[in-house]
This record gives sequence, structure tokens and C-alpha cells, in this order.
Amino acid sequence: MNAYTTARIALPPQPTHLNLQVGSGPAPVQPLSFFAAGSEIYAQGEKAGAFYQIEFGAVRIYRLLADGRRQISAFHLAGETFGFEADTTHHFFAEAINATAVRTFRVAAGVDMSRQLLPLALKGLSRAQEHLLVLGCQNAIERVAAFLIDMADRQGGLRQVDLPMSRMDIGDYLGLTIETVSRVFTKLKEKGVIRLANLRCVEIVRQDALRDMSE
Amino acid sequence: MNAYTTARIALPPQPTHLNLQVGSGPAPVQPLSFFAAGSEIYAQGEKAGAFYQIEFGAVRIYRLLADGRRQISAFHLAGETFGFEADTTHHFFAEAINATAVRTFRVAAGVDMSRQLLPLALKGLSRAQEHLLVLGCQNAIERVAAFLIDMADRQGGLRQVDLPMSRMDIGDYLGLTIETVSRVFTKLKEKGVIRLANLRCVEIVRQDALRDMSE
DNA sequence: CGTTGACTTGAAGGTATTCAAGCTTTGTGG
DNA sequence: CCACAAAGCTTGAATACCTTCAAGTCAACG
Repeated sequence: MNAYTTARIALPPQPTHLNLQVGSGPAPVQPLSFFAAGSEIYAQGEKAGAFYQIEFGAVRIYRLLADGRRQISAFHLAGETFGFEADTTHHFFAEAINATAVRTFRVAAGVDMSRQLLPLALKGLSRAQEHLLVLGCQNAIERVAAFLIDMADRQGGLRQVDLPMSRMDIGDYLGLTIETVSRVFTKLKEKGVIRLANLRCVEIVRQDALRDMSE
Repeated sequence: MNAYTTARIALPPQPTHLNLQVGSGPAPVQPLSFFAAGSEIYAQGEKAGAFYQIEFGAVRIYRLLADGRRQISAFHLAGETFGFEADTTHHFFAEAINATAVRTFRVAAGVDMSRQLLPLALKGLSRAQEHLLVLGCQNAIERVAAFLIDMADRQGGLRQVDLPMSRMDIGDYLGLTIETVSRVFTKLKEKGVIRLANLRCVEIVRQDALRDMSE
């Protein structure tokens, strides 16, 4: 794990987050770790045994095939939790997309966290299944539309949606090439469904149209 | 829920299964329900609140899009458990593929099953993520190869693999059409990688070759 | 023995990929 | 602050893969 700490990163207002401590009394402050854009939070094969809540920034969770193909199984944004697995070793890589801070919750030996972890695991399962539907049934436009709707919903349903990740990341998440992602963005712009303030910031002009497309 | 009970179904030797009862003492016998091939175990929108362990048979879990496209998110075989969800209502359909018997575990109000359910949820999450990798990165041959390997492993790694589901089911699981599934089977036969004893029974002749293909 | 449903095979077509080139944005050093 | 380089993104043309549509085969069942 490659945390880097620096005083140059100004902490934005912290998102509200679940209190995951066990028991009562003065909650111990969990250690906060900082990661530069592109740096690794954990790697496939590393020992698991903690989970992480994002204070700010964004994280991609992915696997690699032998020939280098990459499948991003999830993006996580501020306030969200990731890192728990069925096994004692990680089967995925987790990387900071941007400058990111995470709060680490180590699972002490002998402590049963089932009650806290089950809802998180079920949430993750539900998301994975939704993603499965997209990859299994939908074409390029539908995939991108579903992705934008999801990102919008997770950012409070506002018109302005922040995309912390690159086109490459989006492609590897949706099972498309960067070229196809780019072409779909262009098409959505031409149809007047979205506008791009800049590459990483989408304005959803016609949310209804986008929702129609996403299924 | 559409259970049907009949004396005509002979019970095969029961698979070993986890003891999921809470507490100790004489374990209460959980009700056993029988389902005919194609019958519904639960439907999307129905109230959840139980989980199911398969005594014999096989089950498909799926969702439908508005236009009728279907994504099968999982197959479950004898001994496996399914039916728990993040929400209080089901977001999926569950159907018996063959004549199937399931043991139903109702979750009593106020009883905390987290400890029992967490490993099952994590297992499901892990499977869904594996499936995501297949749908996101792999072509038709790789998908079918991965599917066959998975089925073989879940049936004890034997050469003879039973496919309880139709080509249609396999297609809807792998994000392919039945024609493509059929063509891939034909190609694998021509290459001498598999043999078909009959439509629902595959002999894996060269497991190494199949494993190479599956990634 | 004929009918039905499931599967296979073939040919044509469409969608996404690949390869290649050009454009934009971002960061760095002068 | 500008110039340049590098990376990321967009666009175009050709290709590949999978789908669609259609016909034909096979197996199970009455």
C-alpha cells in the first residue's frame, strides 16, 4: 500500500459518512491516507483485511487478464465504501483516480463485523448485477446513457455531472473502446442530450431522453 | 410463489449442505418445496425475506428489460443458496430450470442473520464480478469456454459436465445469441476440445485447451 | 408417424473494433 | 507568459465479429 501524505492537498468539506465503529463511547479516529492520482491503494494478491471509506476523490476497482485487457468492475466516489472481499486476499486492484483520501477500517482479529459489512456487501452485489445487465444486454449508446444516469444519481441528481475518470476508464468499465465512448459522447452532444463544459464535466440537458436511452 | 408437490418425483441422494439454523438444539426441518421445469420461484417486485437452498435441480436468476431482453445473472445448482437481496423486495426473477426442490429459510422478524448471510453475499459478489470480467472483456469463444470451465468446476471438475439449461439460457447468461452459442459449440467440437454426448451433456476432452481459451 | 420445440447452419447485414491521423488540453521549461 | 512536448481525446476508413433472418436438421412425444 503506497500512501503518500502531503500538506499541499487542501481538504474540502468532508462528506457525511456512516459511523462504522463497533461499540459506543468516544469513537476512535480512523487513520486517513492520501493517494496521488493513479496510485495504488491495494493490489490483486495482497492480503485483505480492511475496508476503506472515501473522504474525497474517486477510486477504480479492476482486474486484468493475462494479455492486459482490463475490466473496471466499479467506480467509487466520496462517501462510498470498498475493499471487503470473500477471500483473505484481494482479487482486484484499487487505484485512486484523482488525489484521494480514504479512511481505513482495519478488521481486528476476532471481531465480527458481519452486521456492518452485510449491507455494504449487498449494495455491492446489487450494483454488480445492475452492471451485468448493462454489459449483457445493451449497446454502446445505452451503456453510456446508463453510466451517465448512474453517475448523475450518485452525485445528487444534478444537471452538472463530474466525471473524474478518463475515457479509457469509462471504456474499460462499459466494455467498449475509447473510440466508441468518444463517438457516443459526440452523438449525444449532436442530439442535444448532453453538453460538455469540459472533458471531465457533463451537463445533462435532457435527462428524460437519456433515461429513455438507458433501457 | 408457485410450489407444486408431487409424489412422482423421486428424490435423488441429497447433497450435503450447510447447516444454516440459528442456535443449537434439534434443528427444525425447513420446508421443502418442489418446482416444475420453467416454474417461478419468485418474481421481480415480490416481497423478499427468505432465502433458498437447492436440494436438487437448477435455478436461473434473471432480469428483464422493457423490450423483453433478458439477462441471466446467475445459475444455481444443487447445494447452492440464493434469494437474499439488498432490498425488501426482489429485483430479480428466479425460475426452476428443471424439476427442482428448494429448502426455504424464512428470516424471522428481529433475528439477525448477518453472520450467516455475509459469506453468501460475498460469494455472490465474487461470482458477479467474475461474470462481469467475462462480459466486459471476452469474445464469444472465451465466454463459452469460461462458462464450461465454471460449470465443470462447480460439478467437481469431472470430464462429464451436465448443462441443465437451454442454449437460450446460456446465450442470455453470456450476452450472446443462441446462434452464436451454437456455432461456438460446433467450433469447439471440430477442434476436439469438447464432445457432446447429447445436447445437455458435454464431455471436456481437453480441459487445458479450454482453460487457455477462457482467458 | 407426424408434429412440435430446440438446436444447427448458412448468408447478409450491422455495430463495434482496429488502425491511423489529426486535434485539444495539460503540464513543463525556457 | 509563451513554446513545446506529451497525453488524452476525436474523427475517419477499413475490418472483424456477432447478430439477424431464414431454412433445415434433430429429438422427444403423442
